[in-house]
Amino acid sequence: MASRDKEATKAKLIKAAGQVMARDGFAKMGVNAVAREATVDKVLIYRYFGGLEGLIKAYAEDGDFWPGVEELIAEPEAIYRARPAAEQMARVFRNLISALRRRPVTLEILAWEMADGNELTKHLDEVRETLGREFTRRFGHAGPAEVDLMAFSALMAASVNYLTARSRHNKSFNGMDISKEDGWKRLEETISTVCLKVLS
Amino acid sequence: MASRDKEATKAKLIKAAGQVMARDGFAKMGVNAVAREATVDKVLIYRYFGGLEGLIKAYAEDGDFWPGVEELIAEPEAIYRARPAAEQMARVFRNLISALRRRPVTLEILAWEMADGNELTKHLDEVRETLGREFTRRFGHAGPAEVDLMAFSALMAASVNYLTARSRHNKSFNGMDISKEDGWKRLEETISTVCLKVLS
DNA sequence: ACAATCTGTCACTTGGCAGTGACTACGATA
DNA sequence: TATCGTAGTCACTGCCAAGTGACAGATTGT
Repeated sequence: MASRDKEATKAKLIKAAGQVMARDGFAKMGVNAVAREATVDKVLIYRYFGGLEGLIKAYAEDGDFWPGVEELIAEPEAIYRARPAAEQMARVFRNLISALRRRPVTLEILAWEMADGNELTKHLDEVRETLGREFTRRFGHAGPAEVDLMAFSALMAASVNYLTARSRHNKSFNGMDISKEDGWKRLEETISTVCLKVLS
Repeated sequence: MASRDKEATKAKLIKAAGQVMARDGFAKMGVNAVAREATVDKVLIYRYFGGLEGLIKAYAEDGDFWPGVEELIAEPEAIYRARPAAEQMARVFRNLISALRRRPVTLEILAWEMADGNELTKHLDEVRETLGREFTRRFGHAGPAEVDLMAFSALMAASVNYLTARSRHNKSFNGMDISKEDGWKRLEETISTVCLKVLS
């Protein structure tokens, strides 16, 4: 018989959930798979978390899924604030690329919520919305009046989400190689150029 | 007993495949579901197409999944060619939005190939790559030397793919309402602005 | 009319999944 | 040391999917 320690077992299950998600993807996430991974009986998922959904929720609150504001600005706030708007935005999106590429599970979720926005992804999504609001609250960027800032940043963020998530399974997109650093360098530089030209 | 017409049955199956994809999504695509939809026995999928993969391949070659060059330029080629590069590109991406939103199955595939790039989506993907190459071949756009044109158009196309596919299940992204025409208008106008500012 | 062939149907095996009820073994406490 | 609550195990049901082998009804050529 196993270790007989509820909290440790719960932790094992949460960890296993993350491993299954990263290795097999959201599609294969299930009580059987997670329990197998944790070498624990699936009934404990129901007992301790009320089911898979509860486990995912616990996982969502546990882990480091989404980058925080600090990671996105990646420098002391004062320095960041002193930069011109175009540069601020370019930095954020470039840092967002790195932040996402560092988080395979987050990419999995990004992809999955597009394919099948279900209850499970909702918990994970809510955390992100908070980040978005937090960001806007602290840094209401400015730019030329004729630019719809919200639409512009939606376009850029969508781009980054798509390309990072896609890079898990596809080597290229639109002729760009998104499997190697080279391609990402080009994309990052183009983001800078675009921000500069649009927001000046 | 049914109509006893092989070709008609094959057509029924192909059509059913599309219906299942549109209604239930790629996740629920399976021989059982398609056969049920076609009110035909699933064994015929194996006999006529060698399995689900073959059926999907047939479907991919059959339907109007991806817009053609004509749909993307949406005007006589001569007129299109006479426009400045910025305007050409803006038109293509704006038309791409409409073209994709008109094709629920295509959106389903776009989303699905991100979540799980499997054998089934590959066939559908190949057709698209052809379109991309065709487009570049016929319209090698020009712009300022400091702009990486391939990267820029990858960014824009990624954006469009993400937002259109996401709009199936999510009402908003990044504060933008992508469930109503209003939001799309704003995005389209922003695309025009961006192209103009970047490519001049 | 008969045989060969083709289209379509049915029934079955196998296997994975979610969820549940009954059980066992541990160990804290009195 | 006896007992009682809890952590963990096991075995089972019910469901649905993929794939297959055998069969029945229709069609065609001779």
